[in-house]
Amino acid sequence: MITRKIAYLIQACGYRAHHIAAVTFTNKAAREMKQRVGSLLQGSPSRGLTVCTFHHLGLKIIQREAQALGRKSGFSIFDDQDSKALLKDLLLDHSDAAANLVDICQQQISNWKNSCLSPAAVVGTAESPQEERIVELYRRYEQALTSYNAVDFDDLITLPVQLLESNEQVRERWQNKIRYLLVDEYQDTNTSQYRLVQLIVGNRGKLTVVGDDDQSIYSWRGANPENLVQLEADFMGLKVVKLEQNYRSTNRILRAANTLIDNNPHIYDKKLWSEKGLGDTIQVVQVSNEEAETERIANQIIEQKLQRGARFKDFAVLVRSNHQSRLLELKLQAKQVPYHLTGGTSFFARGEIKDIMGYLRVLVNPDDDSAFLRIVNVPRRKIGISTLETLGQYSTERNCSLFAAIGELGLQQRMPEANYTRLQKLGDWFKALQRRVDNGYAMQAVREMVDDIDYLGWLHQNSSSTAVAERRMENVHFLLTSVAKGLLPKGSSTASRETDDEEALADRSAIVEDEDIEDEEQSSLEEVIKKLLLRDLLDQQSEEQADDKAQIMTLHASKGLEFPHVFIMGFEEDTLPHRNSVEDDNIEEERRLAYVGITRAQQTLTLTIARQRKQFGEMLQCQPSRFLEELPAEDLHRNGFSDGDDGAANAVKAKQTLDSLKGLFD
DNA sequence: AATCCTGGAGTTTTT
DNA sequence: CTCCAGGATT
Repeated sequence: MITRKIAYLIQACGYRAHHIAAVTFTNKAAREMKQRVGSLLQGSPSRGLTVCTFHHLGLKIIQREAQALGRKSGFSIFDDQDSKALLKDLLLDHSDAAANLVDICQQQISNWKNSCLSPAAVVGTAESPQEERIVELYRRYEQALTSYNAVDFDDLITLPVQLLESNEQVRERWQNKIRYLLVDEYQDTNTSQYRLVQLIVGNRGKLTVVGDDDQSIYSWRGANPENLVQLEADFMGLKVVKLEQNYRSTNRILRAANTLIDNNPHIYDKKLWSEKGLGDTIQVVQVSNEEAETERIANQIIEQKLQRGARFKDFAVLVRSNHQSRLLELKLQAKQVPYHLTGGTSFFARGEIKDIMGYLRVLVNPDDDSAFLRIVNVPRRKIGISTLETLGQYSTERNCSLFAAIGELGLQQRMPEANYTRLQKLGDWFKALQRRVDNGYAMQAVREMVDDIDYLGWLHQNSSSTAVAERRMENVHFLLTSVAKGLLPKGSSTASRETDDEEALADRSAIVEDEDIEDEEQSSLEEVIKKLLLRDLLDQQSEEQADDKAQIMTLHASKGLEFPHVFIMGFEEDTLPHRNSVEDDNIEEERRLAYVGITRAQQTLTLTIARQRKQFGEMLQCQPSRFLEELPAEDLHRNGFSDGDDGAANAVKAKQTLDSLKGLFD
């Protein structure tokens, strides 16, 4: 929808590509859209077209308007873990340690931000001492971020909103730059994102959004599907077009999807249909355990590939949560099925990646205390807690960052000579590297940095085996390659880059007429690190290598994508719907998640269920998902259900047996 | 300051 | 089963 409309705007309405922006929610969806636009627009100029995530658009705005926001350009982006660590620190001062208090606070603060509520705005609203403390924490959290010259993910939306709201000149600049805005998956927008949309569109109404309230799966992130309805009130002359013909799936798959989602309430009613014929029955496979489940999936991929003459990349395995992919990976490796795993925080959660990212962050933003603390004694520099405490006190007094405090004159008197010297050495080393970066030798400086600290040696020292150390170093190299690629002048690596290259050229002329917003992306180290922090660059790189590979991803990550053959793994109670959602009484969103998964399939769909699986090291009995019974029986082919009778009934029986057993012990 | 040990806690989903 | 924080030991 969006890509066709972009083509129409350019080819029929005479819009220049650099006046059009399309935003999505995930990097993957943005890349997919870019690709489709590219092939649709062959011949027409697509240079300067903006297709990116909401967060990336926000980043662009902050980047360009850093001055107006009072930020230095090297600012760091704190990810979830960073901000959690910061909150933990701030809470620790209060010597308060409820187990999940940090999570609660993080959630609350994020909710406030997503609703565009500043600390000042919520200060009077606290209804309990606990809430009051969170408000106070929020204030100090914001303060800390500012002093670290850092922003968190939510800020990438809220800061542009604040700026565009308060600064007319800036607002006009961006309204002039983006003359037509398109938003995909509109049901997933939250309050701050909707505000951003309103501010960019202004009252000209040059806006197209596509949304499906049945695919709203981000409510935990503040998404508000009511925003779809709100549009009718906010934009006069809004035209609503209902799209019910589906061009992707067979009718069996659509029937299953329709029947399932009928169990939910709807904002808009719709019935999907397609001209693709009835299609294959949906396979429901029950096996004894999680091992057999992955075995079955792997075998099916191999078998069907032969039978149907399909490619590996035609197969996708969708999971509810990331950890489910681990076993599957092992099995696919064993069976020599090439696969590609999308997303997951796993890569950035690795210690070695956090270390090197820490170094990179300090390199581009010395004020990033969080990054500094991570790397100051890794590898060991004999800079320990006592030294850091003194440094911390001093930096607080001087109202500067830890790194800046190293260079302050009075520090020497506060600590033993040896400790002071070690700090100086570290500071000087970093400054030298920074100079190399500034002089245009960024990549050399980065490689030198990793060599200087002998990170390989450190890994060998701290890994259980040389094999593990080598694996970790490989990850580091992967990261460094990504940085190198990001730094490369545009146009040299891939086909998709070539368009960027011409884009940049075409834009130079555009800069003049569009005031000073350039679309050309700098390839500075700063820029590259930010892209890394937005999880974009790495995905991009690994996707480039993903030629003919089976795809593994979460249901969330699969939205907006399509595959000829889809497996949904773990179609069980407590997995889908997830146990936490059952507890929170949030079944509807889980149902939508299943709906999203089912509607990814073009030709075949297979649901797998294990009778038992190991969790936390102990065997658990599993029962089929309640959603199974909400699918049309005539479209399902059940496989491996004992005595061919209803698996759900079996599961109920099993549960009853289990309950009665429990009763014996009680 | 670094290393080893123990116990406890934890697995939704993304930028 | 795995990852962590915190404590005790070297």
